[in-house]
Amino acid sequence: MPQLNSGGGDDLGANDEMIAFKDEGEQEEKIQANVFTEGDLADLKSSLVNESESTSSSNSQTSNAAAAVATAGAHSEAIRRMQDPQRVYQEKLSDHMEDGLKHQEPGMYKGSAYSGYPFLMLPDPYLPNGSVSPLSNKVPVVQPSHGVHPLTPLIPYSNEHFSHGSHSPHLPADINQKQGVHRPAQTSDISGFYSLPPGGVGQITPSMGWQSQPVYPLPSCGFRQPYTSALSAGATFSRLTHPLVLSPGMHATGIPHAGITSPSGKQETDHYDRNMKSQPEPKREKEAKKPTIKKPLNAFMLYMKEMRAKVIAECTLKESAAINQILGRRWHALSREEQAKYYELARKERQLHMQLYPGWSARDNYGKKKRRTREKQQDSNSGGKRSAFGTYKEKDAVPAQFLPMEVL
DNA sequence: CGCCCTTTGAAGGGG
DNA sequence: CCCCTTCAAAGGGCG
Repeated sequence: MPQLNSGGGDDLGANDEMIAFKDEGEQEEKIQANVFTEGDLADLKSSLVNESESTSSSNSQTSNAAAAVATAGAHSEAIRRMQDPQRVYQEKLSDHMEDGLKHQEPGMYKGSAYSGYPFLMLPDPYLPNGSVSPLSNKVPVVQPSHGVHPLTPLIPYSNEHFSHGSHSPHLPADINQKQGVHRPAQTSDISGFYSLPPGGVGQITPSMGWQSQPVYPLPSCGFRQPYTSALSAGATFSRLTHPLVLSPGMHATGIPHAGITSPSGKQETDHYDRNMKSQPEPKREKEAKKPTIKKPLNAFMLYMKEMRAKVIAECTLKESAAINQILGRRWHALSREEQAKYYELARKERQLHMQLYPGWSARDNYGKKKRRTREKQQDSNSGGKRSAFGTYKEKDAVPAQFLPMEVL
């Protein structure tokens, strides 16, 4: 914790947050965390097994299973989490969070893999032309509509904003000022983030691409093999954690999503992207379309994005619903530190989002999604809020196939 | 073709 | 202030 408040030392350091989380159940939790992070495939698997074990006993007990897991030692924590996470994090982790990221201790990110992503991915893979620099592309290199794995996106909500500052009320500079009100250093951070200086990125061996990349294509994605992927990923981490990657300038946040979507449907942004490049004046479409600004991703969503591929690789599952359940459980199994990272990222993302789209309100997107009958949600009502243990559907949420072979 | 499912978190609105 | 609702991602499933 060399420099928690490196910035201005103005607010309570990131320490607080940690402290806040520090509690009884920590140890057990850590163990679990280790299970995931330490990278032992076997362990990882076992963790999965545990999860599924309870689940398998009777699918309708998923919730119980989760509860069981929680009781195992995380229960207290889980409970606490229900209360703290948001408040504690958001309020305590206010801006200095960044510092927190920067000073991440080795142990912290080793498991999460999140640390390095952004930078690594940005480089060539998705940005043809290496149009990473804000200047070069007016195109929101946003989310790959598909195929690309979750981790990719790192590009800011839309470089667009940066590039055509004319449109956005707040130029990067402004942003900096705003954000860096009490912490100048931050300015560079953010801008750096989003602008993603090609050079800097380049240093990070794009070739490395992203560990998950390998995971993705994994032919054996199906069975047991997955571990390899997991391992490799873990191995990569160590490399990623290289100082360079984590250097102060880098924000773990890559702000994975580009909050802009074409109204018509899924993220067409990337199409849009192409158009932009190939056609000099797609602006017409652009304006006409008036992309939908999506909500910033919350911590869990960020986590999902990051881990989905991994889970898919590990399990043979493909269904998002099932995967999400798994992710939900894993999320709870994460150590506070690890979760904290995502909360931070989410917080930053929100911040950035606010700056990019000052007048935007989540309400703006209401009705665009078409909500299903809310019977389901009533469920949550009656059963109480979606607890930390999740409102796991009593259904056969997680298909048996997903369960580790051992269990089966 | 397009919504459902599933997860957690954030945010807005109503009581 | 608390509770409820909606949306965020994602992709197979299903009508």
